[in-house]
Amino acid sequence: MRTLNLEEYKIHLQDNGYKCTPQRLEILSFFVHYPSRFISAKLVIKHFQEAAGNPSLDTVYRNLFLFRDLGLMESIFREGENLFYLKSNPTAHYHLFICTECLSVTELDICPMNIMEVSLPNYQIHHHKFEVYGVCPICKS
Amino acid sequence: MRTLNLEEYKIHLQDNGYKCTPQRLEILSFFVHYPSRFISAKLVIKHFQEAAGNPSLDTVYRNLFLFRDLGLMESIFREGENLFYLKSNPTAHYHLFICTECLSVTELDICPMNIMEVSLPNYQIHHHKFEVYGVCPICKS
DNA sequence: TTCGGTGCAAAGGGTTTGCAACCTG
DNA sequence: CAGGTTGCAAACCCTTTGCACCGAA
Repeated sequence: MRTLNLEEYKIHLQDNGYKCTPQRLEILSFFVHYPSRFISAKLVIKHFQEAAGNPSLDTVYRNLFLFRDLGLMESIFREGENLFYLKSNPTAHYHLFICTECLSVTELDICPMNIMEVSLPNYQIHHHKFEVYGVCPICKS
Repeated sequence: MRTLNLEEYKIHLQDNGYKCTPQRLEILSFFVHYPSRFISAKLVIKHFQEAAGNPSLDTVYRNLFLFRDLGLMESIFREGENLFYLKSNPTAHYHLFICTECLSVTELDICPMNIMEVSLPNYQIHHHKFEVYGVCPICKS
């Protein structure tokens, strides 16, 4: 499980008609340095407030949701705030193990929909979610 | 899929050491009248504000989360607000089909964890979520 | 040069909390 | 009668929005 490098995210943005602003690269760069982990919007903002002159609070929000909508990130809502995680591959659809201690993420390449017979005649299925929560090996020890 | 009647919820509350206040029964009663459906806290509050003299806003919130913690309800977070749904059986763990049009719920009695080999050696699995989203037969037609 | 993107400041809106009064068990 | 529960009002806090300026392509 390899995270893309910044250059690859730049291309992804441009291919979708979005500009590569320094602020966007700053945010992506922050996530690249903490790979495979859910990070709260609050924490990202705190980081940039300390090193002033940088993406502002609202720019962080706007772009985190943009990145999510572009498929670069996944988000979950936990205890009153949004958490974001930089996917290792923008085009893949993963199911995740999420450590409730450190918020680290393990991508599961199995999908219940491929295995189970979800028999729902006359239902139109659009998307689904499968998330496993627990404690990762590092936090366990 | 049968929803419990009010009497059964009363017993469940008392068995867990909680009091059966009129407010709690009002809230449960509201959900019993709209079975198998996610309802927003906002909607519940609106209902009681119109028929004044009734659970107040904060009592509604306090009890919805209490009911959830007792296993009587499930909650999801969608578009900035919490939605609650009264389970047909407090002790069962369901996976759900959720209609994005009408928020109706279909309980799936299959569980991916029983079928798949989620092979995560040294991981401690606590709980998991499997939710399927789409359009139910009624909204489809 | 253009129009998407940013920063500021203020508002929005769902949710939570402290505290005194209330009422179930 | 006691301790859990409620209602009020105010606070909280994450998030969103309008608008003028800026800067990537």
